[in-house]
Parts: sequence; C-alpha cells; structure tokens
Amino acid sequence: MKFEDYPVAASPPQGINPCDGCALRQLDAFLPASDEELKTIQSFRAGIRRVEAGGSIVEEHRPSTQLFTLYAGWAFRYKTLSDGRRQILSFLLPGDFIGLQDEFAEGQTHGVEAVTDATLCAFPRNKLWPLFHAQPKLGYDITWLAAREEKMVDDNLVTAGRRNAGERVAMLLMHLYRRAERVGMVRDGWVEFPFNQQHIADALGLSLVHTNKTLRRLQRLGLYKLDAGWLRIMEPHALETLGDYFERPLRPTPLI
Amino acid sequence: MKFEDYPVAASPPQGINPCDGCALRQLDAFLPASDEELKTIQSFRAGIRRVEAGGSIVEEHRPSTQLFTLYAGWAFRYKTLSDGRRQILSFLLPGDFIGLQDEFAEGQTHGVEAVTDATLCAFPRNKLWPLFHAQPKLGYDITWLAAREEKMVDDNLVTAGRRNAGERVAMLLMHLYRRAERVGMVRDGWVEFPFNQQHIADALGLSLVHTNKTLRRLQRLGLYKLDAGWLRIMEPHALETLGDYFERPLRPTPLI
DNA sequence: CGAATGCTTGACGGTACTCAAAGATTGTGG
DNA sequence: CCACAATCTTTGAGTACCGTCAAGCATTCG
Repeated sequence: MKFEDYPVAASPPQGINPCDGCALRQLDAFLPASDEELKTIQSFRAGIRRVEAGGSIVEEHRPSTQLFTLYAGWAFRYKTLSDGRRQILSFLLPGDFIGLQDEFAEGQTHGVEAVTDATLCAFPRNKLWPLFHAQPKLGYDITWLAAREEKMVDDNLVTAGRRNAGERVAMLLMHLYRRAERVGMVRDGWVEFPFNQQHIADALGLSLVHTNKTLRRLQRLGLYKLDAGWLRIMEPHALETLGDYFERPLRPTPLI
Repeated sequence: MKFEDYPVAASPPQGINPCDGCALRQLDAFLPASDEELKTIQSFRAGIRRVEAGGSIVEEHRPSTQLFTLYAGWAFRYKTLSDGRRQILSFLLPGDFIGLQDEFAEGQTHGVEAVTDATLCAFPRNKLWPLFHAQPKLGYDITWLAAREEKMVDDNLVTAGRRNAGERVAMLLMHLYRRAERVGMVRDGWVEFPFNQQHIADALGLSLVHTNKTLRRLQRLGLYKLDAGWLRIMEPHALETLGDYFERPLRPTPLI
C-alpha cells in the first residue's frame, strides 16, 4: 500500500468542472457545498500545484501571491529565528487552507514545506476579497477555517510552554493520529507517518537527541509502534492521559 | 495620571448611535469605517460590559454566547492543563476582537481574563453569520483580525519553543510595548504595565522564580525600567536584537 | 561500495525548575 | 493610624530535565 493510493487520488480531477468530482469533498470530514458555492470555488481556483517531498510550498519572509488548499500529502508551517532555530507551528493535512495569515502580515510570514509529495489547489490572493463579496457564506467558511487553525496553534503553544517532553510527544502522536484518521488516512489502525525526528523535535520545542530518547521511552512502554514510516497507536487512552490531551470528535468543516 | 484617562474614556459613548462617537476608531491604528459599515456594526452590537481587574471575561471550557471587542483595558487569553499549569496564549489590547475561535471549537475553548478593569463591546454570537451576509466587507475584516491574531500566537509559539529565558523576556517586553504604543497607550515613553510576574511566566512558559531572575538581570543591564506598574524601554535596539524580534510598523487594522 | 541521511546511545554540563524563606507592598479592619 | 493579612517580589540552595557534544549504527541511494 503506498501513500499515493489514498485518501484520494493524488491529483484532483482535471477538465471543465474539476471541483464537481473533488474526491476530498466526499469525505465525512467535510461539509457539502451547494452547487453555487462549488461554482464560485471553482472560479476562484487557478489550478493545481505539485511539490515534491521536502520542497517549499511557501517561502518564509516571501509572501505568496497564492493561497492553497492542500489536496493530498502532509505539510507543515514553520518559522525560523535568524540563527537557524526552527519552530514548526502546525502540521497540514488534506483540506487545510494555506496562506491566510500572510494576507495581512507584510513580510513577517511563516514558511510552508511539504513533508511528502503534495498536491495543492491554488487560488490567486487578489481574488480573496471578491470571493467574500460574491459568496459571504464562503467568507464565513474561511473565517471558520482560520479560527480552527488558530485553535491548533493555541494547543501547540500550551504544549511548548507547559508540557514536559513525555507529555509533548504523547500529545503530538495523538493529535496527528486523530487528524489523519479524520480525513481517512488510517488503514487497519496504521497511519503513514512521514516525519523524521527532527520534524518532531522542531514541532515540540525539544532538541533532536532528547526527542529521540523520549520517543524510545514511550515506544518501549508499548504505547505506540512505528514501522517503516507507519504509526500505530497501541494505547490511545494512556497517551491521551499522559499528554492531558483529549481531542473531541470534530464537526465536519468547510472545504474551500 | 491614571490608566482610566486614556487612550480613550473607559466607556464608549452611550445613546442612540453610540458607535458614531467611538473614540477608539479615531486612532490611526484603525481603519475608518463607512457610514453603512458603522451602522451595521452598531446594529450588531448588543451593549457594553465591564469586568474588573482579575475578573473573567470568558470562562474556559464554557463557550460564550457573546463576542467582544475590547474597548479599554488589558486582558489575556489562556488555557490550563488539568493539573493547573496555565499558559497565556496572547495578550489583548483595545481594538482586539474576542471569541472567534470558540465559534467552532465545541467546548475546548480558551478563557479570557481581564488584567486591568476592562470595558468591552458585546455582540451576540448568533448574529455573526448575518453580519457576514449583510456586509461581506465586515466579514473580510473579521477574517483579517483572526489572521492577525493567529500570527501573534505563531510568534508566541516560536518564543516558547525556541527562545531561551532572556530572549523570551526581551521579546515580550518589546511586543507589549509596541502594541501599546500603537493604540496610544504610551505617554512620554512610559506605558502602564499591569502584569505581575506570574502573568509573564505563564505567557513565556517559564517558572515564576526563573522569570523573576531573568527580569532582574535585564533590568540590571539597564535595558528597561519598571516603576510602580509603568514600563519604559531604555534600550529598544538591544532588546530587539536579544529577542531576535523586530516588529514592523503595522498597517491600520479594522475595528469591529 | 562509499556517501549521505537519519537513528541511537552515552557522557557531561547548564538552563531552568522546585523548595524555602525573607522582604516589600498593598489592602483591610479594629 | 496601626496591626495584620494577603499578595507579590526577591534571593539562595539544591536538583533535574533537557541541551550539547561525540560517536557508533542502520538504511538508503547513487
């Protein structure tokens, strides 16, 4: 089983009305869109973009002229200090909307990098306001997505600020697993886990070495398994308790 | 000089068309609103609310039925772990919009607490969508504010994850000073600084004791002064460099 | 097969945490 | 107006968690 096989084809449909056949939108995780909304989204969309694993989707400090919806693959938002220390701000999964913050940030922007090969739907930034104007409902949806994303950063801030190493790792594993599960990326209890330990360290605000030791400890305790880039949560309750992190089932969200 | 004397009167205007005389909106920090927008905002507004220093504006885990714009005073958003560890997510100043994240969070919400006596304009949550519908421009503005707030949380996450104690304190002092300056809360180089060291520790992800020692160290270096609850930045450039944090002048933002 | 990348482990040191207690400041009631 | 409590700040001592350094091992890739 390869990553590209799901949750949907790596490429969105092409042709005249590509959004009509959007496989992502079939998932329970996303709200249905009316015909009119779909038409507006489609006219908002400029095309698709592919980025290979490790490639840059949005460069730090260089505001992108496009917005994106991640269609397939894993990515993350990050910032770096001038001496190179990097902090991953949040991870991105299919359905996540990318680039809103830049809209009003004037150069102090975060970067976005693909972890796996990724496919994105691109939208020209200068059509954002016309979109709000034409379909206030879609504007409301975008605000929804922005608020949801901020909530995730809030949680990550609590993690970096107040959890110890073991709690951080437990929280992150559960968080990533639950989110992947939601968009249909879990098969038989296993989810593709394409991150290396440097990613995890940068997300948690830990050093690489300490991240490794903490991961090994939780693994030896039998809380999770990691095999050839696939993750399986063995003791979800233990991890949730350790991390003091209990993700409620999320309502379906809009998909732009 | 008392805090209540500025940046504007502690109470917004009352009467038939209270928003017409909104003193906050006169500041350069905020974009002007058209008559029609002002009218819509006014009809969106349910009234004012006062919260005394230390009081709760939004209780954690209890989604509020109202949204707010902070009109006067200082406040902060926070989350606590189940054993009581608290993380301050961001600080709130006049003009900040409160409660958007809750809209879609289903109970896993942050709390909001007033640091000083605070005055807020309250808006019923169930009129948020009608507002988007009636005035897409205001919806766009709200998205703007949400994105700006997320950018602040992003910065705080970098701080908690990757900066050491001295860098954290330097960054926070400059951040708060610049933001206060922007809404006219600085007089003769001094800004009211109503936080205790526990607030700072909770915002930076440090312990109270270590926060104290770090503050004292930077103070002994002459980088800032703190006197009777008023802050003066003595060496802005040194603090910016130490914290690797250079706040660009911000464009005027919308005010809802 | 050698280089590159990533994972793992040990040793050591330092930053930051905890515990404890003494000032300083503010508020309150007799 | 003073006594006392409550809150906040400050400092010291001891500790532990986590970072840095270093090196060996595993895996992949050209």
